[in-house]
Amino acid sequence: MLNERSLSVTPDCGDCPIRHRAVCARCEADELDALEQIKYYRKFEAGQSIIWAGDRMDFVGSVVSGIATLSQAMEDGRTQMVGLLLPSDFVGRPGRHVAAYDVVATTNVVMCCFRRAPFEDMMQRTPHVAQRLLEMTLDELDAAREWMLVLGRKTAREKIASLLSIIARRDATLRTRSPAKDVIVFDLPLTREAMADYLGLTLETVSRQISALRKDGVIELEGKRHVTVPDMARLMEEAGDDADGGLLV
Amino acid sequence: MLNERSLSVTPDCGDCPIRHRAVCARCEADELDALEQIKYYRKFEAGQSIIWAGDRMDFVGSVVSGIATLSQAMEDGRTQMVGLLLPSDFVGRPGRHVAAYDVVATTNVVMCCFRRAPFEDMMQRTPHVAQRLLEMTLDELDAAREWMLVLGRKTAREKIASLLSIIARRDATLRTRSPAKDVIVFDLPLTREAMADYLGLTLETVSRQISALRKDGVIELEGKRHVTVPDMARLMEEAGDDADGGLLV
DNA sequence: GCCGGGCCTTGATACAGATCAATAAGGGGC
DNA sequence: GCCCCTTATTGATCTGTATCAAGGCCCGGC
Repeated sequence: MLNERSLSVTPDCGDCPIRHRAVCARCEADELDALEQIKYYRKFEAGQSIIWAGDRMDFVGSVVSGIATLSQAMEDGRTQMVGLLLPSDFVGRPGRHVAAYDVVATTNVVMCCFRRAPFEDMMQRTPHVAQRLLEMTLDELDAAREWMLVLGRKTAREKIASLLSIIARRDATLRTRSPAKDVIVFDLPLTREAMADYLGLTLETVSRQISALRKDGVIELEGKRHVTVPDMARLMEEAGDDADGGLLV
Repeated sequence: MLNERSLSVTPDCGDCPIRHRAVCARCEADELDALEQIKYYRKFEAGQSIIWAGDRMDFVGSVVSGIATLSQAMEDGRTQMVGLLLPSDFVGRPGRHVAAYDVVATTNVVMCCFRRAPFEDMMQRTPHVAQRLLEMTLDELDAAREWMLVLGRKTAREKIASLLSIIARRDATLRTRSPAKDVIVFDLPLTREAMADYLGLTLETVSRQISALRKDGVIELEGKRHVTVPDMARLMEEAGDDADGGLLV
């Protein structure tokens, strides 16, 4: 397994795919320049660990591309995923120097990193970074709380449907090509085991419930990962959610 | 049931019991003056609903005294508590005008409120408020994620022990009289049903597990609510946590 | 082309916690 | 002081999911 390595090239922030969604989204040109001074890229391969809980954490950063998982483990090995990190999501916490969670690259991942001290300085001086980070953190808190309902009160079938509908919705917003289209197609970015860790289930139960949803026509499967949702409303219903995915903002 | 009502008196911020822990903690004297201009108090009685999910939300605020719960319900009535609001905790989200959760007063509650628009203005102008809110939100996110592990992976017994140890620890920090003392005594601020909603259990299971912990000498009960923990390390062990409550920050 | 190892599926069985039900213990109102 | 209502306890039984176990599929290496 290769180690992570810094990229020699550091693309211009203006061309960055996560420019308007990441922690820098609100920055003016001059602020962006300042960030550009201190940023550096790191690459991680699929399966590689990005951070171990308990490790010294001397950088923060954003996922530029790829998918990573944020999880927490008990001593006996029980594991709970507490977040799914997608492009633009932020890793690390200003003011904290010891990692609280394990971060693992699920696919190949590129991260845009900042050493912690300079970034914290930056936060003091440029309110736009702090503002955006607050907004993102509030969104994550909402997501975590939504997930608490899933973990605490939903059945295995509802859990699977919830996960699928979240992935489907996210995919729909990323590629904005056919937002209102009923038929949604996507690839599962997680193994059955990772899904189990996310949902508080065993991988066997995940497998069974996916099979059951397929048998009932809620989803179609091609191979093990490629999913078609013929009727999104039906899936949401199976998830136990209101058919109109709760418009908050 | 009486309605909530504004207090005629609005105590000075300097005397406020939550002065250095709430959203105003970092404020300078002049910033505090500005907040003082727009604040107002509201009182709620035990059992009263403070906010209904879906309602228009035209204020934000801090709990000054008392305890409230933050919860989410499914259409069929299944309920998951997603947060416990203690003195200094913040309610509402800048930028959001529809409440996402139900907030219910568990005890009598006094809140220090701000109308949303003036507060949002304030946030733009005084970075100290935004900074503190970010810090508090990050803490809440950590708490939510810790709770995801509880909900997703712990047994009923571990869940109860986790809840008890969280309440015990909080109580220990609030009244700083004997922080390192081994024997900890407190009153449960929640009914068995509220505990069940927090833990993703039924109230019967909560009751049984509390009885079991009592029988095993992990806790002592006087009445239904008054708890003595003779050995905190033992309780933490039952909760499945490291004996040294994970020092992050 | 065959082998080996992840990853996934499916079956049989066990068990933790839910559900249904009855009773007890307080506590406030009259 | 008594009654009613909420809160809590405990018992009996049921059930959803975990656990244990046996293959199956697919892909990459040799």
